[in-house]
Amino acid sequence: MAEGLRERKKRETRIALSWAAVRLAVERGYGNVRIEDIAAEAGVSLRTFRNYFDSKADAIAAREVERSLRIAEELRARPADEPLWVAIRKAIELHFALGEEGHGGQRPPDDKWLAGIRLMMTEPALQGAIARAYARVGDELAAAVADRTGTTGLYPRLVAEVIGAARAVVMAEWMRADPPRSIADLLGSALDQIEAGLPVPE
Amino acid sequence: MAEGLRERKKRETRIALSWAAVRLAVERGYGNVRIEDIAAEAGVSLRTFRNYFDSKADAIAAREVERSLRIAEELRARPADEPLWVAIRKAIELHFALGEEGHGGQRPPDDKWLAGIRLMMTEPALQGAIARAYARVGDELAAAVADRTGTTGLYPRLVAEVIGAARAVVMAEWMRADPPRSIADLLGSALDQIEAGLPVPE
DNA sequence: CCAACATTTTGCCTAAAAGGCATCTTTGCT
DNA sequence: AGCAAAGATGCCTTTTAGGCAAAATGTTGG
Repeated sequence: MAEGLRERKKRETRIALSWAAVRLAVERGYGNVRIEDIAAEAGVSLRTFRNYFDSKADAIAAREVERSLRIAEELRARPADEPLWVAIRKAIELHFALGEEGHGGQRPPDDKWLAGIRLMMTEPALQGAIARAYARVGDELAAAVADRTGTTGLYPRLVAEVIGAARAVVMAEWMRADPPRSIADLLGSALDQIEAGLPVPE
Repeated sequence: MAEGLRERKKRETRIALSWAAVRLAVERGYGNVRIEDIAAEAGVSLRTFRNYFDSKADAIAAREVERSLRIAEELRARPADEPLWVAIRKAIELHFALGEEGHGGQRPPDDKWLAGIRLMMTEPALQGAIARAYARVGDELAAAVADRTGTTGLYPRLVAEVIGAARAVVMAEWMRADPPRSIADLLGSALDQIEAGLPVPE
């Protein structure tokens, strides 16, 4: 027995809450959503919401974390003889690919949704929650790097943080760039520069 | 007239509040401090506290931000003909040097204080606030790098994020290492690896 | 299938935080 | 001195945070 009914329901509730939080925040704006609304949307009580998340921001950040944890997962899944930085490239690419699948599940990201996301991201509380969430992801990444390379000490941690840095830069540039640039190009460029030791261009 | 009375008082109040917040949180634990206490400690009303900071966590994070902003400042201050990564090393070293001056102002960091800091840092809300604060520092850093190198696009941003990564790793390792390791060594090692493009060791 | 057990959900309650608004003070300037 | 701008304060309402115990729901051994 891999997973009982209890476990499954819990996971489903968690996802439902997180999803509802994101959707409502994008639609009506972060500040105009009460956690009560989120709970109602997911069909549980307000108090139950609090059993799952410490705050509205955490609920929203949860989706992003889960997605980011895939980077570490993918890093572990890739062939052990693949060079580390090649594996890292692939893993981050997967992360962004998952991000593009949009909300409904399959729909392509439409402009209204994207605008809502951008606005939502300006919320300080949310930035904090997401940053904290990424810190957790960093732990997983460092562990994955340590396992894959058999290294200890500063190295795994450093690589993990730098992966996070690359992810952040690519994401920021992608959100800002108009006309939009290809994520694959941005990511490739960022990692090329990192692998070269970030010499001043030209 | 560089700065009027009004400006100076404001700055002083801000510092007093931030300082009081840190001290009280370290002494009695983050959760046992009401913002009312902080305001009282700084000699202003509760409502005024709120005019300065959005939350308790922000007040505490503020000190760290100010200190981190010095990295960008120092980066701008250093001779223009100094190689970028040498300047970065010096700038981050300064950051940590400022951190070691301790609380009272000159006292060396005693164990009780350090333990209090560590405990305080485990607070999720605080981690979020600090992470958000570092994001602001990242903006400054990127601008400083852009000015110094005359580069645009991904590069300044990337360097800024990587500086943040190095700072985070060194700080984490320093807080964890027992017996304590020299910050200069840790930082040197981290930056060496980054400049070499983070090849897998050995 | 049932009964004892474990875990989760929920309602209730209090403390604290968040932030709008009007008013009073202080500072800056002429 | 006197007026205008900016800041500090008090008061108020809404929302969040989270402890606690009771009810509901899954889990397991007989």
